[in-house]
Amino acid sequence: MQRAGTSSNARKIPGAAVARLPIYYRALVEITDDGVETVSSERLATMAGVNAAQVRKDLSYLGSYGTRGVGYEVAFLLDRISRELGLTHDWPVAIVGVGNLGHALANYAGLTDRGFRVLALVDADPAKVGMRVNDLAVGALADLGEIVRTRGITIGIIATPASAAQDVADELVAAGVQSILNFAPAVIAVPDGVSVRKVDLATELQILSFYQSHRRIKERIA
Amino acid sequence: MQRAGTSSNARKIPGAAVARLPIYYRALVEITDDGVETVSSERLATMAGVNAAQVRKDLSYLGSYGTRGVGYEVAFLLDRISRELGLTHDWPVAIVGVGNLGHALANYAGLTDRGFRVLALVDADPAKVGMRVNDLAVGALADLGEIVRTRGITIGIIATPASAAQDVADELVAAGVQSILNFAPAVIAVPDGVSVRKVDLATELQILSFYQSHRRIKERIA
DNA sequence: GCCTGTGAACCTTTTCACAGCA
DNA sequence: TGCTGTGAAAAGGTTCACAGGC
Repeated sequence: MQRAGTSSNARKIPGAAVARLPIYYRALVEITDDGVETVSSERLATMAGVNAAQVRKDLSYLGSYGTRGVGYEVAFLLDRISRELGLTHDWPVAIVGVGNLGHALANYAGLTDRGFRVLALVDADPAKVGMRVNDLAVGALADLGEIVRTRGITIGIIATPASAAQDVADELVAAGVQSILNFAPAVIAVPDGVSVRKVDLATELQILSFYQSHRRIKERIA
Repeated sequence: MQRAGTSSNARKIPGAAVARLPIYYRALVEITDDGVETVSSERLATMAGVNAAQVRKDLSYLGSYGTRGVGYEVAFLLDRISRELGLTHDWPVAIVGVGNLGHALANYAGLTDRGFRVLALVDADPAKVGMRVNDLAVGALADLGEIVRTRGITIGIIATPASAAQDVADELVAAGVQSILNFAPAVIAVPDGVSVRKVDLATELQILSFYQSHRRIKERIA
């Protein structure tokens, strides 16, 4: 799995558990919408596609918020997870690279819905600078540092070609960004204390390709 | 020490190692482009952002292809990994959901470059059916099964809203697709023998948000 | 001397199994 | 009775350290 950063003094939540919290969060939102007030680890597990013991263990890292014989109170648990994930306030996001992907991301509603505010778009191509996308003017790459600082950006999304990824990451870090989501098909190096998550389409397809190729030899699930 | 009593190619490669093969693959392509002929585990490790022992162990699952005191022959290793990943032939891909994201994916060059051929685009919206995207006519969701069968689709990419994801997955599986890449923010259930990889933007951002929230004082040594 | 290949140690994550409590 | 919370066991993954061939 992918390590994504430094954790604090208090309760130490394993990285694998952290990566599942957003899934539980989504399941709980869905349950809330259905008007149900209590949920069992079994139900949550089914919705999240994991084992019930795993759900209980993961949630136990946050505290003992369930009731034996009953389950978890949906609203309360949702609140706990929201706080843990830092979703109680908005995060200003910058997207670097306004090609097909950057464009799609800028318009992605799932972003804004969950408190991630795209406050800056930046591109290296002078032809794109000044262009308006989703009510936001595209800024110049040269101004990235200044834009990050003046708009208080905390999360940088890299949607550039692989060749530009490291430079952009360096600039983001220099400007104080400590959280980076990298869509470029390149490994980027960052100093300690900066979290990077990678999303790589080609890699994912190649992993599928591996299992598809080996399926005749032995059936398996990725 | 695991020795399966079966024939030559029945080596079992751990999932974690499989997930890194595409990274080594990309590094090796880059090295090839530079005209270098031999590479050490150390160099590959740096490029892949992992430990050198990890590289050697991962590669040892494929066989003993290195030379002690020297390193790995780049062209040879690249060929071995390509075969292992099933990249020696093309894979016909269908994209379901031609919204912002589906559109961006259909135009993504990194796909075609690596042998993933987008041979079908499908959408539920009648207004989109018939539309041409990247030289391909958008098909109707109702025809998904037929399209998958007639075009020999082996990989399905789900780029629909969450609410449609499970139904689309069911249809893909019914039509014989065994590899699914899911971009919809939903957990999908599939039968044994079908691989699913998930790419979820909101989840990734929420994980970053967690570490950002739990980070201590924002101080960097420059 | 150099760098691979790999058992063994170590660490993380998952699953089991059951005590504990509403 | 039913379902959580959690030690303990099992499985999986990573790193160490050094033997072994070039």
